[in-house]
Amino acid sequence: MEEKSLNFIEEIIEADLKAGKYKTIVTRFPPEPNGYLHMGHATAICLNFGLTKKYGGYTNLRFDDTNPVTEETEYVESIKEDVRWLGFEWKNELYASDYFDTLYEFAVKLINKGLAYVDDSSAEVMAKEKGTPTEPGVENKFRNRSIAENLQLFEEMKAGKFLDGGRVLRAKIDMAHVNMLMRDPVMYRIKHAHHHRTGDTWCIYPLYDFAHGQSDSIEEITHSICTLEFVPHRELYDWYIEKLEIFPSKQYEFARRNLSYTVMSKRKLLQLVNEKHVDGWDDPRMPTISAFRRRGYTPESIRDFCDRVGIAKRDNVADLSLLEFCVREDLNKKALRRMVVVEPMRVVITNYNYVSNGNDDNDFELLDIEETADTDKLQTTNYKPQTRQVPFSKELYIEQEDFMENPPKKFFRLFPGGMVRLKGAYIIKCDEVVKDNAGNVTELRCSYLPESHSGHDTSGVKVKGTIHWVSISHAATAELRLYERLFKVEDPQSEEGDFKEYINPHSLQTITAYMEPSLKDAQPNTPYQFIRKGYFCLDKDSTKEKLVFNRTVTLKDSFKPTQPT
RNA sequence: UGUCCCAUAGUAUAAAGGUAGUACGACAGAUUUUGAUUCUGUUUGUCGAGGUUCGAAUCCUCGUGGGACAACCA
Repeated sequence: MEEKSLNFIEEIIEADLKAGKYKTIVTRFPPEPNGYLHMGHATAICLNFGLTKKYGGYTNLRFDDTNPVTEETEYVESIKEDVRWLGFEWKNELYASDYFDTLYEFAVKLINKGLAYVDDSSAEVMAKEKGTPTEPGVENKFRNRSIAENLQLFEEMKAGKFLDGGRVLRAKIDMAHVNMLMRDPVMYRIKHAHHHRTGDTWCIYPLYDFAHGQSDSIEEITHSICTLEFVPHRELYDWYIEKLEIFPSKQYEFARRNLSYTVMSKRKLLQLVNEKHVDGWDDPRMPTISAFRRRGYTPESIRDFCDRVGIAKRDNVADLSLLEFCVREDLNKKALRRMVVVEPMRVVITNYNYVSNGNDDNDFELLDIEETADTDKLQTTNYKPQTRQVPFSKELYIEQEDFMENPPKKFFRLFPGGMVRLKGAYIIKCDEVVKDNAGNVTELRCSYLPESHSGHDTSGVKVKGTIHWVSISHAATAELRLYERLFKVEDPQSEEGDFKEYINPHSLQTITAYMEPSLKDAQPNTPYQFIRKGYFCLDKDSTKEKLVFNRTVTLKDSFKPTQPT
């Protein structure tokens, strides 16, 4: 029995359940449909859905759409797609705007209780009257309007009698409260704007504080989980629920999740898109869920990451390397292995004269090479790894960096007079180095050991290195997009000056690669490992004529060339 | 010069007043037809000062440091 430790929210839930406070728990994921979901949302999604998965009950997807000027249906669709892709299914798809009628009635109820009033002041005046965190605010003359007058004016606000900003409905609490949010917060404002769902039905809209808790309550959310910046709102949240005498949802706050080498605020991400530092919200360098998907990260790896990081209440910047670990761990099990040469070095096998069917034009052989490396499956009996056929011929490309004319001490690859194995094929020996007039190596002339054929090697030769290769005449080409971290520093937002000064200028490198021909049939949403190069996936920009691959993540590389002394 | 939240290895997160643990990272080694994977080992921590207690990461006080709060945004 492994005892998994609980986070503080799980402890609260277990205590509530044990005390019989709730029969079952209900949570919600409440995004505002005004942008794309990012890693921070992924944390919230995994938390909310994970909790009801663990303890029973269910989770609603609720769009917090109380501000018509920023919200669009396009975002609703992308949010739903992202949540589903992450592997979660909501019980009910709901909208704060579904509750506009109820919310209006709630407001009327508070007016009738003498707990809300219509204020004619301008925003500037109200701000001034509100005071500061260290000075109390002051009450104005509108605060003591009669209930009847408030009822009348609020109805006229709803009827569209006033211009935007002309009047607001405020809760009547305490203008001297230490919590600024309790100094008669605005409940409703006038906005003659088209709403993505209710159209032009309304010209008054509730603010977050007069919508969120009430929506939670209507849905009988037991545990309303949000981030720490809402801590001061909790008092107001509870106040509305108490005065309205409705279901007592409870709010709990955890620390926002930050990720190293990126930024997470919607405003900053928007800047990156608008100012073309990236190619869009789903640019694979972005920390958005759609970018992760395009880049080849898997839902499993993101969920695993959220699990491993956990949640708490202190400020944090989670390590990108942990996310990458999770991605590699998942992809290692799933990815099909392929050989791709990125920076080619020509190799001629001088003694290779394979002739199939006696036809001189077919100067190659097809080798069967394993295409998976699933260590779990390899241990089960009866498991025969799938193979694909790879053409081997007299003229090959290997990676430039796999040859060194003057190798350092522990160099396992090719050098003059040295031997390596070509993955899945033969051992070759470098006999001659051909150079151009400038002294650059242009070609390696090698000989192969025919009896060293992969899988039934009788040569008795042991080599330390194995390198990948492609047959030049059979190679397909593709564009490879190699990504690095978007920022040069761990926490761009905490650095001096504009965060954009810290953008990594090398975050995208585009190169042409030579690939084994099976990759011409590469499928989208299929992870590949280009052996020794990293994990890749087909990009949405890819066409039959021009293949485009994204590097999801590199392989871990512990090779360190010994320092030239 | 206010109120609130927070403080555990490099990072993240556990330890319900009783052995400070786990993961990632880093480092070292073994295995390896990917210098990958896998396996083994090493390394580093309770912000500070008092107090309560047989015993404090945990409770209390005072500091220190970080964060939030003065939108008709969410």
